[in-house]
Amino acid sequence: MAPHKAPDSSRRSDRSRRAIYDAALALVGESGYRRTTIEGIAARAGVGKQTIYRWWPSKAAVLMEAFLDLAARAAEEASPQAGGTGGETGGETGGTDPQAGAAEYGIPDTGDLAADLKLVLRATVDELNDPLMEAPTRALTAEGIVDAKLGAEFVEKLLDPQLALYVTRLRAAQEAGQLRPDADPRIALELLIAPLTHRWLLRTLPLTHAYADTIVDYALGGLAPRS
Amino acid sequence: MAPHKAPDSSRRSDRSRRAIYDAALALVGESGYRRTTIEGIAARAGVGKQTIYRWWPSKAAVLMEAFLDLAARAAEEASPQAGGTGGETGGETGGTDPQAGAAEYGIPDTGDLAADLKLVLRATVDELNDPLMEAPTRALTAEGIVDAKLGAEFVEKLLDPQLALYVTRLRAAQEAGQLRPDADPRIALELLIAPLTHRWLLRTLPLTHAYADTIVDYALGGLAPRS
Amino acid sequence: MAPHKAPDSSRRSDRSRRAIYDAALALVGESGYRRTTIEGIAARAGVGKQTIYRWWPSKAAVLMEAFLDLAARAAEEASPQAGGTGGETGGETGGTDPQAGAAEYGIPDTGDLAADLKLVLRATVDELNDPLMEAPTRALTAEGIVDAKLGAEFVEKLLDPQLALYVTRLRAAQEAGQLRPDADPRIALELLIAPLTHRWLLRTLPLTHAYADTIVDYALGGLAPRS
Amino acid sequence: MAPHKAPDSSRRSDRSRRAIYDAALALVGESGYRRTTIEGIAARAGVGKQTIYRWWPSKAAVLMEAFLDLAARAAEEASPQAGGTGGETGGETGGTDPQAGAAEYGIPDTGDLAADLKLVLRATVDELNDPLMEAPTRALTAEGIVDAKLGAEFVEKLLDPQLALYVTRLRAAQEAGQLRPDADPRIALELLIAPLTHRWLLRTLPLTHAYADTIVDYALGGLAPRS
DNA sequence: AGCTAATCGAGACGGTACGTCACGTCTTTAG
DNA sequence: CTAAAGACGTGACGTACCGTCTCGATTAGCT
Repeated sequence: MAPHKAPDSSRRSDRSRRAIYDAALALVGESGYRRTTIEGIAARAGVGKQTIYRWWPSKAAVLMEAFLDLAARAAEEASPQAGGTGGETGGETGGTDPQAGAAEYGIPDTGDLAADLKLVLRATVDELNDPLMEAPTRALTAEGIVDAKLGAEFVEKLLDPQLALYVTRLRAAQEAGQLRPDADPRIALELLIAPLTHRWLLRTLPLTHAYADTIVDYALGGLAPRS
Repeated sequence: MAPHKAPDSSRRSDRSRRAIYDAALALVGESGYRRTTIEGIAARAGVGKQTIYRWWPSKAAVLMEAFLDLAARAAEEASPQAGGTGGETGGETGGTDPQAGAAEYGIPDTGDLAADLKLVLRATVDELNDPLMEAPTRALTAEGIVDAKLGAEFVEKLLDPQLALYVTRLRAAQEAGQLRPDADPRIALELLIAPLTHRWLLRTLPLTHAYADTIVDYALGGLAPRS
Repeated sequence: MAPHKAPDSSRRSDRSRRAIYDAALALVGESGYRRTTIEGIAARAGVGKQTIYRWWPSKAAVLMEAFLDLAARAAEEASPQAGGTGGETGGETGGTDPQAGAAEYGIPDTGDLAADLKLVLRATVDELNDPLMEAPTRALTAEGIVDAKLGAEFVEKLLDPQLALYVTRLRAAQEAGQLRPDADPRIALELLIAPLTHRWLLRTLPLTHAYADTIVDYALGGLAPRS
Repeated sequence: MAPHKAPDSSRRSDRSRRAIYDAALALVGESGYRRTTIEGIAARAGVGKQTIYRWWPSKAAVLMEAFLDLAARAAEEASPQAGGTGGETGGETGGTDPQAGAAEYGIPDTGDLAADLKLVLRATVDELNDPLMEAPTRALTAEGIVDAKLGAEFVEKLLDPQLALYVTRLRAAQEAGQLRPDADPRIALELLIAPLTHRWLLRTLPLTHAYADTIVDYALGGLAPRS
């Protein structure tokens, strides 16, 4: 049960790691997660199988890291200067930190909570509908649903940082009197996020901007008639 | 890719079908879905592999049917005479029902929408937390997330019938003036259901009765302060 | 330690068995035994690896059987009529018996023991020097030297039947008064055979017809001066 | 295929060389030659793999040198002063000697050729039956049978020096009139040695003192009846 | 009641991928 | 420059399952 009998990570080949990330993402995108094999990744990356087995415990773990790396690089590219002028939130702007993605942008605070949420949720809808991201994200999520350990990592490294942004924004709204003072932001956010996830994961009905807007309206206004 | 070249189903061996259901469920319960193999099911069921390949297109399809069968039998056993007139709670034991079963009971209508919803959602929480159902349900859900076709079947046969009950109850609430007249019940229900599913699937935080109650309160009352 | 959990040999594919023999012999001839792999044999034979592992315990065992089959077919071809007119010995002429080779010819008996032995030993020299047989025979012998079980099979199926011919001929010579009455034929034959084998295996000095003749002369006449 | 690009052997670590010899012999003794690996030897010797690859071309070469070294040390220990004038029996402990060791003793010459040969051949039988020597000697021999280059080295360094002793003794016998004047000693010796080697390598029948005696009798006296 | 055709248990087959092992090369750090 | 250490690309190992195919032996459903 020792996680891997840790090899000397200081001697690790960066070139191989990069090539493996690229190959993994490419293959999952092209053929889907099921048809992607470790042998395939190794071959495509020009790398020995053992080099994968040495550093990762499973195909899912490879993909997860590749995914995190992708997000980190995307984030780094989008905001190499940082500076914290506006909605700077998490503080996790360390360029080397793989835990990143869109997380550090924060949710805008224009004073209009409904508008801000709609903006962000519409962006989420677009992201979920992006066919490029779809395959790997679904694969990873499905894997996490079945494999508790992987799921925990997924939540910790990808989901929680994003949810934290909502908590921050909702707390600000609370101080501004736009959110019930007695509402728990951590729960409130689930009313907003979960319906989108639900539609996306289970493909019950199409996931649109209109749907995002409606969810915000219903969640903020409540389903019961206003007196 | 021929749909299956349907063999003569009238000659089908019922004994084998039953044995395959049992073996499939047992193996998934014991070893998890990933480690369950078609060969294993065949061996355990004392059946030739071909008998499985003849009637099902995939391991997931076998499990799905086994699951539906299990639910159907459970339902049949629980209520051969039907009924469910009042505050019948256990009705929500379904979740697994193939349109038979709890689906017929519907959601109770005591006139108090919040109370009725809490009752039902608490039952759903209990069901999701039931360790016996957990492995196969997760497996099936995860599979459906990745395999669109299977997912569609999952939604159609398992999920939609349940959601229809919510639509019915919410429409009644609307007529009773307990729900905004302009609210779309099909969307409204997602505000209630999705947060539970979200916590269960992604294991972000514990899924409790209290959480179910809170969701109902937030969803009905709205997150914005009442003026 | 169960030899192989015996699969049903009546369903065995003859085509595959043949193809495997051919591939094995071809590859050993082309690249040598060391560089011949089970994967290579399977690929060349157009056969799944498992089909080899199902029926043979090792690469050496495959080659051994291929070799025996080769010898059996060669023998069958050379004498399909049998008939036992002359030195018919072993009686093992069953066309289906893989234990065969040159064995059934027997050693000629012209009445002149020395001449007969020289004839046979010269043929053996030629056979050992045949470059086609060399690689597989050396491989098999070497393998048998290290692996006692395989060696026993080698001796039983290939060597012993041949040595039996010498025993027969030597016994006849004994009755004809051309061999010491007190000599054990089974040991006597080793004086004749072993030196050839020795030179061939260890490559100490060239293995020629002249050497074979000399061995016969020395062995029959003795090294000590005749009184 | 460059012979080895000989590194500066003056800087070679003696400690490592010794450790490699020991590890190699130990592992071959424990697990057999096939299961002994270069990585295993390196690990057991506490040595880098490269240190082996730098100085030896193959696993067989390592074992061969280890073997020669073992014999040399054994010989050095047994007789730093030399001697061996009479019925010295243990002299034949060599068999393994790299021209040092027993090779110097030669075969005793008591005037009775048959007795002397029996003495020496019985010692050889004992040596071949020694379970300690068996594994590595078989391994080396088998390797030499397949690998011509290694075989040549084996013959040159181990076998030829021993055979030379027989040539010497037989020539002496010839001068003493105990061996046919027209017999080639180099060939004659093979009549004596080869049968033992044959039984040992191929395991046809047990290798005993009695067998050695019989071989001497048959070879000297001849198989044909004395007139 | 007997015939015939499909289904059944069984499992061999050609394959693909698995995860492990050892190969021989290369690179890094220490002496 | 050698040595220990060990990561690397490579490739074979032997195993597990895949989905297809082929075998008798039941076992319906029709004549």
